[in-house]
Order: sequence, then C-alpha cells, then structure tokens
Amino acid sequence: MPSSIERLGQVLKQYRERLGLSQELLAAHSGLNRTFIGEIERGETNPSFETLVILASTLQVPLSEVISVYERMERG
Amino acid sequence: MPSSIERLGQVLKQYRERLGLSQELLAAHSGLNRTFIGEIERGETNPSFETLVILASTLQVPLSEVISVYERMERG
DNA sequence: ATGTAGACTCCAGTCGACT
DNA sequence: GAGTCGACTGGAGTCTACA
Repeated sequence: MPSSIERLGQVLKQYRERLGLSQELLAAHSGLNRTFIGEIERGETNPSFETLVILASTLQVPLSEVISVYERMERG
Repeated sequence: MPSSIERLGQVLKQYRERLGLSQELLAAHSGLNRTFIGEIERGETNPSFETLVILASTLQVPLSEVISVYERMERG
C-alpha cells in the first residue's frame, strides 16, 4: 500500500505530464529545486503546504482538485 | 492581506470550533503538539502535507474541502 | 531529462514551564 | 483553555556533481 505522500506524488506527476512539462521546466517555472521536485513525485519527501500551493499554481490546477484526486486514489 | 498559511489556519480553526473542540483536545486526538496546533491556526508555521492529512482526518472533514474553503477565502 | 548522493541551512514539530 | 518562550532533533528545501 503506497503511503499518502507517494499517492500525492503520483497525482502531481500526472498533472505535470499532462502539461508536457519536464521536471526541469517545472522547477524553473515554480522556482523550486529540480531534485526536490523529483523527490516529491517519488513520495520520498513530505512537502509543505506552501510548496503545494506553488506547485498547483504552476501546474495551473486548483490545489483542492489535486487533493480531491489524491483522496479518490486513497479509496481505490 | 493575510498570507496563505494565515488563511489556512483560520479555516482549520473554524472546523475545530465547529466541533466544539479545544486546541488541547484536538492535540490529544490527533497526536500532534498543542502549541504546534496553536501556531498553525495563527499562521505562524507552514505545516506539512502529512500534518494536514492528520488534522483534516481528526476534524472529520475531507482535506479537499478544507482547501476549497481556503481557496474561496483567497478570492474574497 | 531523471535519479542519486553529499553537504549545507533553516524551520517543522516536540516538550516543559510559565502566564 | 490559549499564548509564549527556550531548547532541542529531524527533515524540508537548496545546490553541485555525476551516472
């Protein structure tokens, strides 16, 4: 069973790929570190609320929608 | 203009008071520190994703709903 | 274009005590 | 019941470099 941050990372990765963005470009656009974005998508770190706000904004999706998808994955 | 974590703190406080819970009881039920919960509600700290998952769960509300209310406050 | 690793800073998160 | 302060530890987040 994947952990909560692993599921969240998968959702964020889906939104990034939907935009056709590389981790590198997402990092450049968001001002976050590229290696850090990789860690988030692999569920290896537990991002802060402000980091999530920045990422969702850069991915042009409401954070509430990201969390909704995450919650749907949680149940199955 | 309140910061993002200040708005989030206000939303979390509203949900806590709606349940008639004290910060102390919320801390006990969630396993988080009481002083830390106070800091979150006052917007003095930037909580992690996992902390938000725990808080929303303890407050018996989907995290996506908390974030939705936060986003509505953001616009006005 | 991504994963990994090492080294670094600073703050998330805990705890005890006092107001 | 809540705010604050001091002290502490672990990990979020950055940066460089290599595979």
